[in-house]
Amino acid sequence: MHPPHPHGVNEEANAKGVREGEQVQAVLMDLYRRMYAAFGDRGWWPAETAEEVVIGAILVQSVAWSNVVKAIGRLRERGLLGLEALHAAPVEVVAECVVPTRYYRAKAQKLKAFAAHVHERHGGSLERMFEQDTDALREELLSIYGIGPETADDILLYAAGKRSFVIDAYTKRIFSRLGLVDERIGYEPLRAWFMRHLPADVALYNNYHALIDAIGHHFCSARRPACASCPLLPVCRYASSQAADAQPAV
DNA sequence: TTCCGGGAAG
DNA sequence: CTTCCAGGAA
Repeated sequence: MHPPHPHGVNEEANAKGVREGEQVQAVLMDLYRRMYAAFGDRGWWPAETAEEVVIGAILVQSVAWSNVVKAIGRLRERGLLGLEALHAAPVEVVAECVVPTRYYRAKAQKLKAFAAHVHERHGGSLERMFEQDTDALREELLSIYGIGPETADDILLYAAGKRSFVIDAYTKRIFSRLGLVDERIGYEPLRAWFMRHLPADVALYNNYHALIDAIGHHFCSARRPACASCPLLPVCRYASSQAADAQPAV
């Protein structure tokens, strides 16, 4: 059906829903180079402080980043762009600030819950909270209301500088379309797969996820992906199958 | 699975 | 006008 690819990218994922083998690391790094050639260093996370990263990570759940920028601006105006300030502020005031991020009542409570946790358990200090190993910190983050796997990994990687790979909707979509993982793979298995095959480098994790986001945002949309101009076109099964559909073999 | 429930892009 | 975006809780 499809011609064999020199990198082996187009081979089937195994029964566990992921490609395995010695060459997976080479495939992942090849993809990184292709994305890097197109977008370079993305400079993630776009924030001034670790607390701002946390706040942004909660607010960006299931919304466009442009909405978060508005909310961050409103919080800054009212002096609420910090965990202790958020802890002291009434939920209604916080909610009013984060209206642009959708689900604003829920998100105001999430911000309050995180601020309260850090206040009560770490004296309001993120630095002190981050003074533990990655796994323990991840478990603690996941125990906080409003912090799921992706937000926890955002905080670990971009606020705490810990080596934790971030999975999001783009990651699943892109890597399943590439033919490397099953489209229905869960968060933890996919994260484990990346961390098993990627070099243990925090800076690499940082920009790798940022580049995936760029590819997802600019090319790999759910409905009408722009495969023709995508930097990953040469190694993508989805794109080749789309091309095959558009131009049946003569 | 369903709620949550704003805003820019097309 | 319709779509759908850096998800998580119940």
